[in-house]
Amino acid sequence: MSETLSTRDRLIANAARLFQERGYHGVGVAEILAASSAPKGSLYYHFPNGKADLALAAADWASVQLLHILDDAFADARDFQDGITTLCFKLAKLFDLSDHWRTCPISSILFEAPENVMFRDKTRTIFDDWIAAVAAKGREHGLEKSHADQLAEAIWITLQGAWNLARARKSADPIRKIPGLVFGA
Amino acid sequence: MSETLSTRDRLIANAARLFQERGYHGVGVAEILAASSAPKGSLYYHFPNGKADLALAAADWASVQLLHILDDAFADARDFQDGITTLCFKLAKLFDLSDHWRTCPISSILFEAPENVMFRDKTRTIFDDWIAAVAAKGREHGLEKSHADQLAEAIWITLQGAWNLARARKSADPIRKIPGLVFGA
DNA sequence: TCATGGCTAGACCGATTGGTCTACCGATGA
DNA sequence: TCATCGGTAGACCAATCGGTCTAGCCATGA
Repeated sequence: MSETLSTRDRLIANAARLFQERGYHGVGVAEILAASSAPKGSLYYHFPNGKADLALAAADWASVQLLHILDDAFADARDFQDGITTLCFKLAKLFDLSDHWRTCPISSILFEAPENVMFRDKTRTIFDDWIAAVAAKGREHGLEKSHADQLAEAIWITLQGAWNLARARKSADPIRKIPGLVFGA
Repeated sequence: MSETLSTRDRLIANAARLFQERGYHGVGVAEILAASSAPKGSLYYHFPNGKADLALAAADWASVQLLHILDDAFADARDFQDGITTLCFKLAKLFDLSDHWRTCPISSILFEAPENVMFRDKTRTIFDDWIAAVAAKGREHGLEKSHADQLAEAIWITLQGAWNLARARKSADPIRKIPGLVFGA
C-alpha cells in the first residue's frame, strides 16, 4: 500500500487486503504490522481493542470502496442494466488483479465468529447499505421501488455466489456473466 | 456427534461442523479433539498430515452429505423445479437448526489459503461435482443438456449467495426464496 | 530551552497453536 | 503365555497468537 498514507490508514488498507486473502483468523496481527511497516504500539494506539477494532475499521473502509466503485460504474450509465454490467466488469477486473483469489472484503472480515455480535451486526448493516445503494441506482433509472429493491437483492446474491465460483475456478468469468443471469439471457 | 461412530468418523463429523461455524483457521485441533473425545495421538494416527488432512476428509464427507440431500430432495419430485424447491427448503431447515449461522461446508473448510493447492483443487472438484449432479437431475426431468448445465450453475451461484445473505440476516428466508429467483417470479 | 503530547518503537507476556513422540491398552492369533 | 498390532493416551515441544507496557522520538507551543 502507498507509503503516503498515515500509519492508521496503512494498517486498515493492509488488513482489508490480507483478510480478503485468508480471512480474519487466517491473518495474524504480526503480519499486518509487517505489511504496514508499523510497530505494535501504533496498532494498539489507533485501535485500543486491537485486531477486532481494526477488522471493523477495515470492513467500513472496504464498504466505502465498494460504494465508490458502484458510483463510478453508474457515472455515465445509459440505464440500470448498463450500470450493473459496468459494475460487474469492474469487479471482475479487480478479481483478475488479485491472482483470482481475493473474496468479498466484508464476508472475509466479518463472517468469522457467530458469538461476535459486533461483527454480525456490522455485516448486516454493510450488506443492506450496499443493496439499498444499488436499489437507489435502479430508481434513478426509472425502476419502480419494489422492483428496484427486488432486483438489487438478486444482484447482491448473484454477485456473492458468482464470486465464490470465480474463486474455485480461478476465473472471473462467473462475475462477468452476472448481468446475463440477472437480466435474463 | 453420535457416540456410536468410530474415532475417525467422530473427528471428521465434528471438524466439518466446527469449520462451518468458524472456518478452518478459526478452529484449533484441540477443540476438534475435545468435541470428539479423542486424544491427539488418534488424530495423527488417522490423519498423518494433521489438520490439513482432516479438513480434506471433512470436505469430502460434507460433499457426500450434500449429494445425499440432493438425492433425497429429488426422490419423489414431480419435476425439476419441484425437486430444487424441496432441496432449498431442506437446506433452509438445516440452516435454521444451526442457529442461523453455519455456512457452506466446502467454502468454510477450503477457502482459506490461496497457497494451498490441494485445498483449491478440491474445492473446484467438489463444486463442479455438485453442479453436475444438479444438472443430471435436470436431464432426468427432461431438460436439454445445455439448459440443464446452465440452470444448475445458476442454482449453485444463487444458493451460495443466498446462504451468505441468510447468515447476515439471521434468517433462512433468502434460501427459501431461491426457487422464485431462479425460475422467475 | 524546556514541557507537552501525539505517536512510534519494540521488548516482553501468558496462552494457544499445530505437531511429535513414547508409552500403553486390549483384542487377536500362535 | 506371549508376541503382534491397530489404535489410544497424553506429555511435551517450538512457534506463534493477540495483547500489554515502558521508553523514547519529535513537532509543537510557551
